[in-house]
Amino acid sequence: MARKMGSHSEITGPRIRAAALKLFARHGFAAVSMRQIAAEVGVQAGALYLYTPDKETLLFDLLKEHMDELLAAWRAEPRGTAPLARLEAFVRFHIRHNLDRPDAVFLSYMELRNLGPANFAAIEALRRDYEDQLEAILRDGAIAGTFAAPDTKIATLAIIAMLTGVTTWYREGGRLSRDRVGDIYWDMVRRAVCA
Amino acid sequence: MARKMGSHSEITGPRIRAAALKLFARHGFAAVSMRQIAAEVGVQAGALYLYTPDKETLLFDLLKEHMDELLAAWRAEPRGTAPLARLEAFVRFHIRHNLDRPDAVFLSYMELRNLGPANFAAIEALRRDYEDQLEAILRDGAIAGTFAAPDTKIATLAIIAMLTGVTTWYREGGRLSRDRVGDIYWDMVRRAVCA
DNA sequence: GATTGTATTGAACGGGCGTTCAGATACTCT
DNA sequence: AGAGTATCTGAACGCCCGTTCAATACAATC
Repeated sequence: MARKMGSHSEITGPRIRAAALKLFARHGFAAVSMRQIAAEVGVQAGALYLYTPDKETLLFDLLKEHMDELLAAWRAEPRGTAPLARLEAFVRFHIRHNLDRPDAVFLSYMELRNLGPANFAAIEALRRDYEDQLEAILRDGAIAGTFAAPDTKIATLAIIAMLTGVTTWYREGGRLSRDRVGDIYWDMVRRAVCA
Repeated sequence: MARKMGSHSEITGPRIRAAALKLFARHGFAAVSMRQIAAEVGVQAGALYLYTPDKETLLFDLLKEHMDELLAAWRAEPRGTAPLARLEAFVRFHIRHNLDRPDAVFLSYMELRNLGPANFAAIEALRRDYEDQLEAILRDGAIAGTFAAPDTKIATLAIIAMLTGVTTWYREGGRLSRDRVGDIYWDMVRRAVCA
């Protein structure tokens, strides 16, 4: 469609975000300098400011992009209508999606504290949105009698914490395939909440 | 016993560690300066170096102290011999102990990356030790037929991730008491792994 | 080849960093 | 009172920080 939408290169921008994502995830936001990011891209530090107004906004954009992508991908995910099928879809989706983006996952629950209040609230709202997706499944299942978790809200947080933990230990080419990991976690989640 | 064991105040040292713990947990290791820590204690920056050789060692000491305390407390915890009773004791212990030290918990899985290789390995070994405690319970229970988790190692990591997550949302004086939270998590864990 | 407009450099700004240390201070014991 | 020691200050060191901006290189159009 529009060929020339904005100023600035449409190649360098993404490269800066990719470099920042990698470095922030590895060393932490505060420990990474703009000069390091620029060096990773192969550019001088001043050039970064053609693509971002400041360092915090660079972080915010990464987090926002990650959350938007997460929510959009979940909305596009095929799933059934029964609570049990929807829960299985959620568990497998969360693991698969997060294993594809370990750096972004790491960042988004590690570096929220480096955001100003407004930016923080924006990301927090998206996170809440995502949690609500799971909570709705658990609530529907509780009403239908499929699930018997003692507390829907806590089950939501417990399941997400458990699933997100996969990114901290999973290594490509290790003992288990992604699908097998999905099977194992789905087994545990199903038994934890089913009536 | 020994009244004069080392040089330096036995009051200021702990105050420095407490201030560092609080600030590191709130803002991140790299974002906190030695001058900020000193100001929190009510002292000039140079005085900190009577108590720590450098900033990284200050972080390491906090993490090491936390892990040692965790392992010692678990070893001192009363528990039964049957796998089910031991698992219940572990779940309730982990939640209770971590809720008492949210800053240290936050630090110890957030700031490992700021340690040099040797210090990193030392903390990692302690963490492994702790995970092994839970894994042994699950293994014994699997052998005895009490548990039916599809993969003991993964169940270990999943349970710890789930339990540790409590510290990210629990607020004192909120909807649920600590004991109630323990009940709810124990219910989910038991159902997730029991045959 | 000159013109134009964007992309980038490279130096500079003020400031904060971790760390050191000579000297001031406060405490304890005789 | 005076000596001796434990504790801390305050200034300094060299270095790196995020950010700005005039000057420049470059690519495309006339």
